[in-house]
Amino acid sequence: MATRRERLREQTSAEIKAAALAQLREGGAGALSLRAVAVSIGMSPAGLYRYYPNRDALLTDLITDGFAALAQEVARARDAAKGDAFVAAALAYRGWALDHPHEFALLYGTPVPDYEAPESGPTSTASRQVGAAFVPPITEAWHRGTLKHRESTPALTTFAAAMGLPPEAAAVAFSAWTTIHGLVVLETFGHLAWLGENPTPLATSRFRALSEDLGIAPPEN
Amino acid sequence: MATRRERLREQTSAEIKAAALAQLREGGAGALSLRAVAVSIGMSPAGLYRYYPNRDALLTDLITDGFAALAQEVARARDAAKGDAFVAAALAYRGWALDHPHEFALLYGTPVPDYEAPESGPTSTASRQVGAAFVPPITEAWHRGTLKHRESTPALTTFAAAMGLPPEAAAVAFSAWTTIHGLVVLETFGHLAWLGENPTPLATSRFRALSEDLGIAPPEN
DNA sequence: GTTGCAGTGCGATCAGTGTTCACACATTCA
DNA sequence: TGAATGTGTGAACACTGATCGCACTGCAAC
Repeated sequence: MATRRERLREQTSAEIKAAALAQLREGGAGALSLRAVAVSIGMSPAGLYRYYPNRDALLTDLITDGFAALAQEVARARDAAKGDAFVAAALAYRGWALDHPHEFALLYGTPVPDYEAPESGPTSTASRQVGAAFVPPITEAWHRGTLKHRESTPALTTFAAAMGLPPEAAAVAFSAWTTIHGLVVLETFGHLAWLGENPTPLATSRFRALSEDLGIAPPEN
Repeated sequence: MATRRERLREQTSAEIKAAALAQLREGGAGALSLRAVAVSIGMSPAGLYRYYPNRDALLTDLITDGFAALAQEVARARDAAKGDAFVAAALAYRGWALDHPHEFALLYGTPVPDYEAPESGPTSTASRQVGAAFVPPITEAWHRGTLKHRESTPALTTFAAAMGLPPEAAAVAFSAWTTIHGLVVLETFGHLAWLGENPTPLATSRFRALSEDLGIAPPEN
């Protein structure tokens, strides 16, 4: 049973996070100032420290939420796909990154120096959900027997075992995810500006080719 | 003819850059403090502004140098390769990133908000040298006729024309570079920590597979 | 029902940041 | 020699994240 105080605390906590997220979306993590967050919710800067021990803790919360949002978006697109679910998932990954560049940068950009996310911490588990969102279409293809063989390594087989996957599927999933991420991160961070104004067709054709090359694409009906 | 003053200025400028680079390598761009740089070369903080108009200008200089160093390292490994020059280049790319994580983060990590590198600025041209370092083995494969066909797009054909490449080779180069970058950036930024202590065999096998799948790998003699 | 305690918020304050400005010194050139 | 230009300094400003002691409030036990 939530006492009045617990409810208020929960509410204030959410308000802080919402204000921080708004600031993040405007100017990125570098422009996120605790003081600005505090005044935007009508609070003293010092008061924030009753809710978050420091700035990093607040960012960690935002990171966790960001991974969850990205994973959910990818899974949603995958499940709603008419044709190739893998391509749909990849496009959703890219779309979320382009729609939320500052949040994406917080997730996959420059890591905080000397900060190593604890192996079982909230950010690590949330991060793995993103990769996992790409897996189902790949296991389906594995059951169909169309999956291209990829050499697996010890590291990957343990990973596969942990996720209850056949090693071949894990190797393919790893290839696929890192490949998609490469294109998306370069584009989102502005390193593909020389490609011109509309790189969407290029990305789409890349993802389709990837799906076919790896044998993930479902047969045309 | 360099006057005495010009020589001194050049020297001080280099000293500042060297001190900044040292700080960057220790704690990353976030921990690079102008004041610390100033005192480390025995100068007043304000004096730095005679050489760099602001902090971003100093970072821009470091970025330019970083791209050049990375491109040079990749090119060196490619030219010195005994077997597959493309795989050697990819491994050099990864090796440089792992050896200089903070510099790599400065190049390809979270971009500065609202900062868009001018199309013909020093950072843009330096950045393109990195991608270009991967091209020669691909054009060789194109001449051999082993290159896998990749669907090209208008954006890529203009790029190919600008670099004097056949569009097919440009499409393959683009695929290859983004794929390599995906693996490297995830590993360098710590998102593949769950892979265990030694991901090098995995990376190597990935690069070899990429080279073969794209038809870049030279025939075994 | 009062008393005491934990939770909550605030103002003042500290160390540190990038940056600016007026001033002093050194170098260069006429 | 004198004027102009370049170079470096110390003080200051407006920020930042963070800490501390003091007040106030909700709550729970006596």
